[in-house]
Amino acid sequence: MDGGIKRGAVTSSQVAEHAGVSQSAVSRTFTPGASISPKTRAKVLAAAKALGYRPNAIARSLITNRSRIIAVVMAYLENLFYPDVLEELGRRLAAENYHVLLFTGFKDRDSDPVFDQLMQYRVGIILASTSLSSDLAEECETAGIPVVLFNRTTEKEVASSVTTKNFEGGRALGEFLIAGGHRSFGYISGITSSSTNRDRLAGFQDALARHDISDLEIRPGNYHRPDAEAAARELLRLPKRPDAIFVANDHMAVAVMDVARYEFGLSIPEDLSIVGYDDVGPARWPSYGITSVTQPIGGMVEATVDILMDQIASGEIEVQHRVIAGELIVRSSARLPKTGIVEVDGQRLWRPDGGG
Amino acid sequence: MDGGIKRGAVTSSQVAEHAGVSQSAVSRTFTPGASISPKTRAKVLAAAKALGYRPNAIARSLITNRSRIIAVVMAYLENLFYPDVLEELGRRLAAENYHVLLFTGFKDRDSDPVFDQLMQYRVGIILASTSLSSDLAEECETAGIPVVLFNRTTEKEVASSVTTKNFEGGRALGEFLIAGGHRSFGYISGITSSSTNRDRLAGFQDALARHDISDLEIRPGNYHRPDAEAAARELLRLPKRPDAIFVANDHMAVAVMDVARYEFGLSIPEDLSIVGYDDVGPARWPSYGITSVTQPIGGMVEATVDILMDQIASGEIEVQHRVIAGELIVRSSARLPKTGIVEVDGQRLWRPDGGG
DNA sequence: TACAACATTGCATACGTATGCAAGATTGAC
DNA sequence: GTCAATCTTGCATACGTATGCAATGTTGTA
Repeated sequence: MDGGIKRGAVTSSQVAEHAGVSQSAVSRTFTPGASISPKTRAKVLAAAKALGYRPNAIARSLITNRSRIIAVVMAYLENLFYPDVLEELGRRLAAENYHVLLFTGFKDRDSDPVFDQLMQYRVGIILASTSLSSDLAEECETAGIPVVLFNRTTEKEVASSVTTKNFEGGRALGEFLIAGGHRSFGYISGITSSSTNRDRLAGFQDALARHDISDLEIRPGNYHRPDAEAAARELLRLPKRPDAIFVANDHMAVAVMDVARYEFGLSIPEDLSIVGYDDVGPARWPSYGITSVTQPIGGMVEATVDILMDQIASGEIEVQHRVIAGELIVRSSARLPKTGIVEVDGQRLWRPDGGG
Repeated sequence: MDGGIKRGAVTSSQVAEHAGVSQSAVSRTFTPGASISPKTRAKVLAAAKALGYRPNAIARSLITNRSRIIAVVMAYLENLFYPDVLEELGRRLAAENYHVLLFTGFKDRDSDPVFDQLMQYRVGIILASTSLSSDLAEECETAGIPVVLFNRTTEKEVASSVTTKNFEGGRALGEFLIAGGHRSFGYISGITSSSTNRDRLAGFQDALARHDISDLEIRPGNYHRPDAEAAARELLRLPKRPDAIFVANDHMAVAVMDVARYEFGLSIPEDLSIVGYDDVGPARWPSYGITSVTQPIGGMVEATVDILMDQIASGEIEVQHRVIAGELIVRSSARLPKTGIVEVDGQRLWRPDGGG
């Protein structure tokens, strides 16, 4: 009825029978480096093809105790930075023969409920834009599950992390705006408890402090477009409106520019300078052209996968914190300083140390 | 040394021993609906908590022959439509206790190489923005693996699909532009072999034909921003420049607007009308305000999950094609017709049949 | 109290693969 | 041709869970 092909999964035993060899031979045929003669191998491959056999990844995972799956918890997918990260992660992990099990929709902090699900797969975990309660981290450690925080970090030596130099980035943006002649500032924050937000703001404030500037109005944007719009309205309605705003990421900066232009009729950068963070797609579109600090996705993802593969290979979980350097990319959303701008590979960068 | 907790996975047998019951009892404790007394259940739960036990999803999959994993193959993640889809898919599948194994980076047609990997997981498959060669489809069928094409379809009755009324949408956009007084048109295509592109264009051409208009210049955009920019330049450089352009999706339409404004100094919609498709995030931003036909993500994802759950539950693979209706949302990127625009829930829609 | 009906439990086995071990086959050197 | 060294192969077992079956324990009824 089925042409001899059984409905459902074809097993290695069926292939073995069809090829006249043992199940072991089939297994070895599909295990790189295993001891198998070319002749047997050919017979097995022929039978496998005839029956439409593919090794069952689930069964293999059970016996090898390696699922070749990495769980990725990721929020803020509406921020193009993260889809980009996801694509790069997929590519890099695929190269190592790993695959991505995606958990999404859990913003900073809320990720605990997925954890039960996660842990059931006995896999490496990447947490992007999400933090980790310390008891969960501890549980991962005792279970021997590698965890990497992506674009977040923790003070406690509880999980590895990959971030960029957010403090330095925030400070550079501060120096850039000050060099551009600005003296009154606004900051639209991300989720205030996130390490990236804290560090960017701290760096920014450090720059202001170095120049004895205290004029900084802070409003919450929560990495959320509507919140950022509301924050922008508040700032722009102030009697003493700031003339430069640092928005904690480009995703929100785009919204802030729209509010400034279309609700307040402001020209950018003539009436108002805006700088962001991430150097994400829309920041590069001519409608926005946001001056922004890059978070190099390639390098960040490479470091992340590095750490995971390390820990999986060694079986030891050694906490690492990798910090990647970014660049301040100069575009048209903020007034230009007179010095310090250099052109590299067709991009304008702010390198004040090189220029005075 | 480890406080009695063995490094690595805690198994149900260990919990059983610790609780003084059989391994079966542990299994039943974690199997909803299984026969287990409250007393035993409590003992097991206590032991499980003490040891940090979680059922091993891999082993469970092996025995139940249900991995509770759905493979999602998705390309074009830089087009915000797809991250939105992904998030909704994650949510809806999580509600059914399924999880997403993501394969990305394989554009239309190129998905074949991942297929070997896919099939090893014995799972349901969702192919978004990707087609399926018919021999692969056949293989899925004999293996009893449900497949749903998302936002693509095939003529052959080879796999289920979920799409929107692309033909009608394309026609509506044509009628809209014609009603707005336009007579010469450009079309910037997606991947020309994709069913969505074909249907949208066919609908658009149908509208033009009904009004005896043949003035249509077509250029390839391939759902790719740089290609769309190049296509826009070609169209706008034509001696007889079209005064309305239908771009096959919003992701490209944004790029086309940028080219028109910033490279050609055109005002939109005064000098040029642009319409798109998908009603994706940036289309709603004030900088763009693209008149566009919606692809309702909620409904599309619901239908997709529906089909999958159906096929998984019944064990029978019955090919279904679900087609969801969209709306033409009127914004500011194209000249307005005198009639046919209605306001519903604060959105302006084009409903010509209701208005004349 | 006695017995039927039912709920709970443990035993044993199965899922599909990988792998240590020993036996058999092959190769190479002399 | 002989023997040692190496390569192949099959057998048996293990991975961690779910579940049919039979054997208990429990409850309710007369």
